[in-house]
Amino acid sequence: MMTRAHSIADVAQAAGVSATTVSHALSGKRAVSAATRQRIYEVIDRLDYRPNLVAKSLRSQKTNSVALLVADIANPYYPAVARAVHDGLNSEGYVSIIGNTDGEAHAERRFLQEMVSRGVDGIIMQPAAMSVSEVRSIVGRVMPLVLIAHERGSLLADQIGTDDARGIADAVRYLFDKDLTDIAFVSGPEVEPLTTARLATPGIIRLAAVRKAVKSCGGKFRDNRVEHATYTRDGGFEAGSRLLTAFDRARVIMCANDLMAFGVMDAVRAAGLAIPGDVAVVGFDDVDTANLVTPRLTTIVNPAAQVGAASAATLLRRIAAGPDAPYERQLIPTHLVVRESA
Amino acid sequence: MMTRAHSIADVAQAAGVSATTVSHALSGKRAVSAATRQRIYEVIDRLDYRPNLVAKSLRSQKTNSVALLVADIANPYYPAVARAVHDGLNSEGYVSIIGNTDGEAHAERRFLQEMVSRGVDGIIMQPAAMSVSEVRSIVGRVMPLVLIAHERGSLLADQIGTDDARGIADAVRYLFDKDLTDIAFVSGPEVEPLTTARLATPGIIRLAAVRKAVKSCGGKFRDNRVEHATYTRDGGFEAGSRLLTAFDRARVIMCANDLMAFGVMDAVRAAGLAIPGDVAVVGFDDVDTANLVTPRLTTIVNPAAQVGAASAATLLRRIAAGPDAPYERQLIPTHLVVRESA
DNA sequence: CTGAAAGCGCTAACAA
DNA sequence: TTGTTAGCGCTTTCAG
Repeated sequence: MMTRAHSIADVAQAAGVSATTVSHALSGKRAVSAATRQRIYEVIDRLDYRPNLVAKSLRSQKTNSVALLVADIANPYYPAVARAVHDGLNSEGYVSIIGNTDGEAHAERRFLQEMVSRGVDGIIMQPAAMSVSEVRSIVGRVMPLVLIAHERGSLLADQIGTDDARGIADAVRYLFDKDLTDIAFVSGPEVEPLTTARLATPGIIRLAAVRKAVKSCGGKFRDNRVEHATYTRDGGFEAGSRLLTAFDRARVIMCANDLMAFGVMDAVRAAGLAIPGDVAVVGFDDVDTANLVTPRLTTIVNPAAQVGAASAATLLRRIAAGPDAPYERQLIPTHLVVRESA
Repeated sequence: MMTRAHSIADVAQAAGVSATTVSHALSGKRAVSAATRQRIYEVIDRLDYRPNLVAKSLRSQKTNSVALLVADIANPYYPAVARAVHDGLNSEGYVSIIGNTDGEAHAERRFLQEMVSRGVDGIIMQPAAMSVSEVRSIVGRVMPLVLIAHERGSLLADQIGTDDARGIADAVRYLFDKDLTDIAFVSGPEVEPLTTARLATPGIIRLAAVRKAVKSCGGKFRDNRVEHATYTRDGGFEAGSRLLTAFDRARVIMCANDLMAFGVMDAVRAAGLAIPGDVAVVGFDDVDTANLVTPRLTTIVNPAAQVGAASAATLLRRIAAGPDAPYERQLIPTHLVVRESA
């Protein structure tokens, strides 16, 4: 009963030709007489033949698949990236295999290993816990690899990053214009100094950008105005609460992402204070929700779809160009969008 | 130069054994002497050998991969489903290949074809434009297939659905208790009557549930209180605006999803009316944002993570049980969460 | 215009 | 405990 799926040999036999000819009729890589082709197509239809892509991949050493490794697809920022990556690759015949790493080094390593073994044609990754060189040591020098990261220093892979500093400079200048100069910042979780080899986290990068922007506006950034928290609404709430103690209360709080900004807004409200009257709040990312909360969040636009599209395009270019072409580094600009919270 | 990756034969040769023995040392399916195993492991380490999973798949007729087909991963509801699916499958050694169909039949068909050709071990799909029988006709009778849908009638696949009617009944009762009995409903886009073979859309299912609930509360549902719109904030805004004309203005609006409810809230505000004082609004899904908007949205919890987890678990069970085990149909309950908008 | 044969890298009989 | 052989389904020389 359980008859297995038809193979190219079945088609060949039923059409009275060789498998070679069927293959060529399908691929068009060699002339096949109209009559033969016709016959082959009919048989394919009748048998409902579907080429086995696994066999094709083994033979051609190409799987037409790409791995997308992110921290957590359920987080509001990544789906937009994933969607753009998917679209960019799909139109060229690639499927996307998705991996959630939760930002943990062992999960990142495991996935990378697995994807290499699966013979993906390329990898797009947002490294959270691994250094570029460690990533390279796992995937090998020739694997097309696009890092969604903004890493300075020598390049070991193509990189798509966002110019966070630019939007942040805009925001700081905007705040200074309103005389909000004593800026507090809610950054990501504190990372152990030992792991400096790894890529800088968004929290660290954005904190540094704020520091620099404040300085270049002629202001003075106070280190006790920095709070570390997880990149969540709850994390923002706790960090925000700490910044709102009666003594030396923050009047303006910037956050490493929008989720944290929402939590800070919760904290401000919980303290019976008004936004932006008593405390101004600025986020980062501009997730859909930012325009939905009350007051609407003033934030910095982190163009996820652009990042995804650029990553896909760069990967395709790398696949076409081979491993020896010079690495690309692309910086997608960010910008401030002023709404109501600051 | 460009030396290709090492194969099991390279390892075998370097270790002075046969490929078979290497294979068994790796799989543990046959006893291998400690000394030999030791030697093999050393060589594997030294050569940095990684098994080629494509070859393994061709041989074993199993790819350890699963396709997840949704309308749009960037939409707020799906990422939570995708994440849960990913986690459920990943722990069993499966990777997820994701496909965005945009709810279009031709994209759905194309993906299904492709996934069958790729030899995925199973498919989890939220059908939007195809009937179950058409899906089956493409993937074949034996392909493990879990539909995220709530379809009555004869089963051609395992189904995970949400009991939308239950949460809606709660909501309607709650509204009736507040004397809000003239309920308006914003449903999804109108579908052509020709395509009745396809699965019912969420908009249709939820509209029917509202109708029934109103009736069973002793009320009367008025058909001119139904508006059709796309499942977006903009769609909700337009539908909401139509329901807020001065003559016979709606006092309570339920929506087929939260996004639309946000749009309705926009419309209410744009009309200079208060929520819930002038117009009460109820959503569906309980996306993260629902608890973030002002006023916080009263809505019906559609447990995406549970749906994803159940889909993954069911698929794994199906893969283990084979095609002849009776199909499962699971209904995840939904429930009302009362916040501020109604 | 068409076919025969080899081989991608792996595993499972079968044989020792 | 180990090796030899065949074959998963496809494409691509090479040969006609």
